[in-house]
Amino acid sequence: MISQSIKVACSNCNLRELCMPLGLNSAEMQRIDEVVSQRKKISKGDRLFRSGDKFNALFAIRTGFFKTCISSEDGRDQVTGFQMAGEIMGLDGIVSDHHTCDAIALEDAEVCVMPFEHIEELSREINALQHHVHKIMSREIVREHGVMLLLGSMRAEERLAAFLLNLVQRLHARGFSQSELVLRMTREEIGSYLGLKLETVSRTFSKFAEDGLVEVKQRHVRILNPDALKTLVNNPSCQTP
Amino acid sequence: MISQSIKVACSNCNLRELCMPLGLNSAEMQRIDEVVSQRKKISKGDRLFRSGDKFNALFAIRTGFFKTCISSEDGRDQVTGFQMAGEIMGLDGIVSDHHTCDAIALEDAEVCVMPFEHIEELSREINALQHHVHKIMSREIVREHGVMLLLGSMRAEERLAAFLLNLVQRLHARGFSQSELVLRMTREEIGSYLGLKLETVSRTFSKFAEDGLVEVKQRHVRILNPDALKTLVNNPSCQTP
DNA sequence: CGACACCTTGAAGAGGTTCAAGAAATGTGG
DNA sequence: CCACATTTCTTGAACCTCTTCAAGGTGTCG
Repeated sequence: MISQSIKVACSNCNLRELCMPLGLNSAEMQRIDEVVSQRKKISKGDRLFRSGDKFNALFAIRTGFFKTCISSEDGRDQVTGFQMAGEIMGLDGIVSDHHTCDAIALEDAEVCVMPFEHIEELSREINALQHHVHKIMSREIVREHGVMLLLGSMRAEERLAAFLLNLVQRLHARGFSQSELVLRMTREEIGSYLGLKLETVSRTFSKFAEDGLVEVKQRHVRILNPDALKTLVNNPSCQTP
Repeated sequence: MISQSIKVACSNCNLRELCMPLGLNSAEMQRIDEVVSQRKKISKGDRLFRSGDKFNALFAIRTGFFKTCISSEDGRDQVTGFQMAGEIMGLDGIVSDHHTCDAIALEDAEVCVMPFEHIEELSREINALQHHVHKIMSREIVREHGVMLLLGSMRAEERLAAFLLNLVQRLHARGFSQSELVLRMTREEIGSYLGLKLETVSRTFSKFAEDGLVEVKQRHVRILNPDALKTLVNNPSCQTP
């Protein structure tokens, strides 16, 4: 089930470097604490919001892992992103006042609920917060440009390499290993995100393992040769001998 | 060449329904006029900004047609969008204070230059403007979700159909025909945007023409059967007999 | 322990790419 | 204003990557 709300402060949250603007004085800090109206626990498999829901708030992930996905009328499904601690979800809902994608927890999670009206109100007063909100949205736009490049011009191996490197990089920024990770999503979800079928994802993992680039045991992945993965992403010509 | 600046007002611009928030009183309207520091003419083929440039301003297109594209280190190129009158460019630059893509005029164009600091300043005072900026960014995020769906799950015919329908729809919103359009971009640029090779774009156009869906003479396209195009986009099963 | 979801692997097939050549438009300079 | 160079577009044929279909294996959870 969803629900259970606790009242807490950003100012002593260990994720504040990720969520919050830098260089605030303590008065501003305290005001920002008020932005988080509550926290909310979401169980694995549950939706934080779904397409069509009224948009009220942005959500900052405290713990857990999410996917966002859109589904067109004909049942086509596209994972548009995977989100982890410190990242913001819900930006899609601002334009039409309704969410246009689903946010589904891939493991038990907890999010901070930040009513958007409150964010707007406060960012009129705190310039750093205003700019921070703009940066968060701009960052999402730039990220999506990268996904477009990936989907539009890369081959299966390049896509999966880029995906893995991106994941470990983000995990590393959160204090996790640079070379080991546990995938929280299925092959099918990876495939949807990368524009590939799950079989292709599986085969590509196997090929990487054969070539000694990674070690794969189900969802446990160890990156053995990050440079080779990087080369794969940056230099498409080097795998056609 | 670039340059040539004129001082003008949004309040009596015929594109204001596209660029500006609704429901402003005339005092607010006048203040917003100040946001546009100047206008700028860009000749066909020239860049309004390029990746790496310092970010200073957003740009609203007054006339003309643009493409935005990113290029990765290895020379891979991806068109991330085509922009027309009333649309805003430059949002990618906010997050890092530098642009991350190129904006290239596909025909002679004129844009309004809106210094971003000025936008931020004014949106602290005018709530409607603040929300408007948020909506513009959110709209771009949602648009890119759609492109991800297209690139991730559609086949060539579906992609081109979706592309054409999207173009005429936007042109129609600007008073142009619902069924006729002149493409301002090459087959290669369409292909880059859609994740296809130019030959595939050309072949798909030819197939649409054979099937009586469109009439194509180089860059002049007439849509003969919009419903068939829509069906193609929404119902992938109906062309595999 | 059994049911179910998830993953791997093989073989055949389709869709899109690549390479190549020629045609049609566009632009340039005399 | 025409001739020529250049860019853009079209079309064909061979090829390749990814998908589809199928079957079996592995892991997980009640």
